[in-house]
Parts: sequence; C-alpha cells; structure tokens
Amino acid sequence: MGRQQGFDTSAVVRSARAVFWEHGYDGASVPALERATGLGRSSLYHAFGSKRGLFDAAVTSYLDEVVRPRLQPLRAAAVAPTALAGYLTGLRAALAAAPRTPGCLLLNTATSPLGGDDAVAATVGAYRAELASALAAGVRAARPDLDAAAARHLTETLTGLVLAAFALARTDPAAATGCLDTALVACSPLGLPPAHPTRGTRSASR
Amino acid sequence: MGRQQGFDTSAVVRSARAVFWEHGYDGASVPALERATGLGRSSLYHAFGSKRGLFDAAVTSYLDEVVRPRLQPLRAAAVAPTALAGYLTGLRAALAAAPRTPGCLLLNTATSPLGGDDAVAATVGAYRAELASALAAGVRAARPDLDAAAARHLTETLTGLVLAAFALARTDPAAATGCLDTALVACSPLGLPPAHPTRGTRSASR
DNA sequence: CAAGTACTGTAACGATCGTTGCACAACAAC
DNA sequence: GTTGTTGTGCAACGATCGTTACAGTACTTG
Repeated sequence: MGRQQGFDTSAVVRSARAVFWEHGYDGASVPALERATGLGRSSLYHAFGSKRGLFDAAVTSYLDEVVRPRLQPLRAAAVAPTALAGYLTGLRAALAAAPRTPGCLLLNTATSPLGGDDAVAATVGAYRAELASALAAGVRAARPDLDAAAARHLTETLTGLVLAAFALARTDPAAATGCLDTALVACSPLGLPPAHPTRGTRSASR
Repeated sequence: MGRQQGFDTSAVVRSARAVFWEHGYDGASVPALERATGLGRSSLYHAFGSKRGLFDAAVTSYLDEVVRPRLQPLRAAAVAPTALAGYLTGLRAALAAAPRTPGCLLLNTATSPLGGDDAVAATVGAYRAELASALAAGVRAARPDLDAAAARHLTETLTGLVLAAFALARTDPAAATGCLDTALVACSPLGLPPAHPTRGTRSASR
C-alpha cells in the first residue's frame, strides 16, 4: 500500500503537545511544530490534515497520557481511602516541581478564544465531568461519613480548587499549590488545619 | 502646546478592552482595534506606543471599571454581613445573563502564553490578592462565628471557586454558575444546602 | 520486474501580522 | 500672522502566518 511513514505517530504528537501546552494554539507556529517533531510540513499536513488536526491529536494525547493516568486510582473499581489525598498531593508536587509550569493544556484552551469553539467546549466539558466524577469517587472512599449532599458539596469544592490551581499555575505557582493545600484541608475529617494552615508535603519542594 | 486629540481616551480604552476581552491579546488584531475604537493606527500608536501599551491600558481600565466596582462593598470600611453573598449572587447573575461570556480578562491572560510575562504575572498576582482580601473581609462580616483558621480556610475556598467560575465561563457557563452556587453554600452558616444542592437565585436566570 | 500508492522535501502561495515614516492638519504660544 | 508642537491619514514596510502544489523517493502489491 505504498511507502510507510518513518516516524512514530504518538511520539510526534507528544512533541507537538508540549509546544501547544507551552505556547498555546495560536502561539504554536508551524515552524516551531516542525522543529519539535522533527518533521516537515508535508508530513505533518499529510498525517494530520491541518494545524488544528494536530492540536486535536495533542489534546487526545494529553487526556490519555497526562490526565487519566493521574486520575486512574480514583477511577478504579475499588478506590482506596487515601487515593483522594494522594491525587491532590501528587498534583501539588507536580506543580511545585517544575520551575515554570504551563498549567493545564485543556484549561488554558478553555480560557482562550478557542474556548468558543463548540468542539473545544465539549471536550473541556467532558474533561471537567471526568475530573468531578473521579473526585466524587475519591470523596466517597475517603469520607464515608458524609451524606450525599455533603459529599456532593465537597466534590464540587475540590473540583473548583483543582481548576483554580490550574488557572494560577502559570502566573503564581505558589498560589496554585496553596489552592491544593486548601483542598487537602477541605477533605480532612477534622475540617480544619491542625496547627498552621500551610501544610507540609514531604514529596514536594518549598 | 499643539493640536489636541479628538477622542476620549477612556472611551477608546474601553472599546479596545472589549476586543481584548473577547479575542485575547494575540487574537485582537490592530485592524480590529482600529474598527472598535474608530481610530487610525497613527492615533493608537501615538497615544499608547504599541499594541501592548494599549493592552496594559485596557487591563488597568478593566480593574478600575469592572473588577473594583463589583468588589467595592467588600472593600468598604464597614462591610455588611450580606455583602459576601451579594457579591457571589451578583457575579452569578452577570455570568448567567450574557449568552456567551468571555469570562475574566485577567484570568484569561494568566492562562495564556502572555501569563509568562513578569509584568502580567505581577498584575494577576495583585488581582488575586485583592480578590482574596475582599473575600476575607466579606467572610469576617458574614461569619463572625468562625475562628481565624476557619475564616482563612473559607476565604481560600471561596477565592478558588470564584477563579474556577471564571475559568469555566467561556466553555461551560452552567458549570461556572455551579461553582458560585457551591461558594454560596460554603459560606452559609448551615454548611449544607437546605433541600436540594441546586440553589435558586431569584435575580439570575435559569 | 512493473505498476501503483503512500510518504517526504522544497518552494512558493496569498494573507495578515505589528510597526514605522512621512506629509498634512489643527491648535497653542508668542 | 508666524512659529512650533502635536495629533491624524495614508501608505508601505519586513516578517511571519497557515496552507498548498509539485516533484521525487520508498515501499507494497500484482
């Protein structure tokens, strides 16, 4: 069936994803995508049709390789009581580790003009629902003492705090980790910080 | 001292601000800014130096004419106990009113590549601090029963939920208003919704 | 081997980007 | 009125944007 392509598609998408993640859709120029992927325009356009096609592939890759692996413990059949706190501390560590993090590819897209696109809006909506669903499972496992209304309230609070952390990641990483600290406090059975509101997470710097 | 300019600077900045708000910094082309303001390039560049200069003026205008007026009841010397809930319901109504809202100009900028700019990051940080400070005052007035740690925790939770609402405004207005509903529940002394978690706000549609 | 098809390199496309120079118009100061 | 300064209109700048056409290469298929 003709010549076979000389590159690994998923690796190329991963490289392109990094460019979109850091520079946004508009800011990611085709020459920059060529450099990052090591491919020429012909190959890119042949494989993905357009810049937007490559971006869509990058978003799918982001969901599959970045978002869902981190949510996996919360989406399993049996969710551990520590899975919720583990997710939040893990996310906190990830944000604190990188000196300058671009935040969340999907949230950045949602707040960009591209967020007006119906397909993008649907993807972002599905992402938020997936996150909320996973956090709900974590809340059920970590806080079986809560009734349905309280669990729902806590879930929505945590979802909002996680999204706020993503929103602040680029300009104010400290504030972003602070949001996750607040989330950790919120899901504690005590309901209040033990001594000082600033929690120490041994796996994260600062 | 020479010819005097034939336009109202603040009105021009207001028009330009709307363009930046909807299309973002990169997406706002100079021709579009010309059309919105009714000015030629010469006048724009003479008055503001560059596109970035006009954007900075638009951000200042946004803070002065959009953000702070809404926060004013929370920044007054004497804060009413209802000011906090008033802010949240007012914001909710504003998000629910417009069919398609561009969210928050500053948060959109923060999550864009421009968020990496030091000046932008500083502005966004100051904005977040101002919001958090105002919400803290509202919490003190609305919930004098809370101790310092609990008040601080509630303030950070509310700040996060407001930011999350802004982040979701463009792609999912319903989810954005949901964040504000959750915030309203969180600052209620009951701590839980009375019957159904979905609160009715008589001033807002839906 | 011959034929056909799929992938890739090079080059250019038209469009739009933000910015600048220059000539002219309008007003203040003298 | 004259001079000097400042705002505005017109036009073009070089650069970069995403996309496409075309020729050539590499491989599968018969």
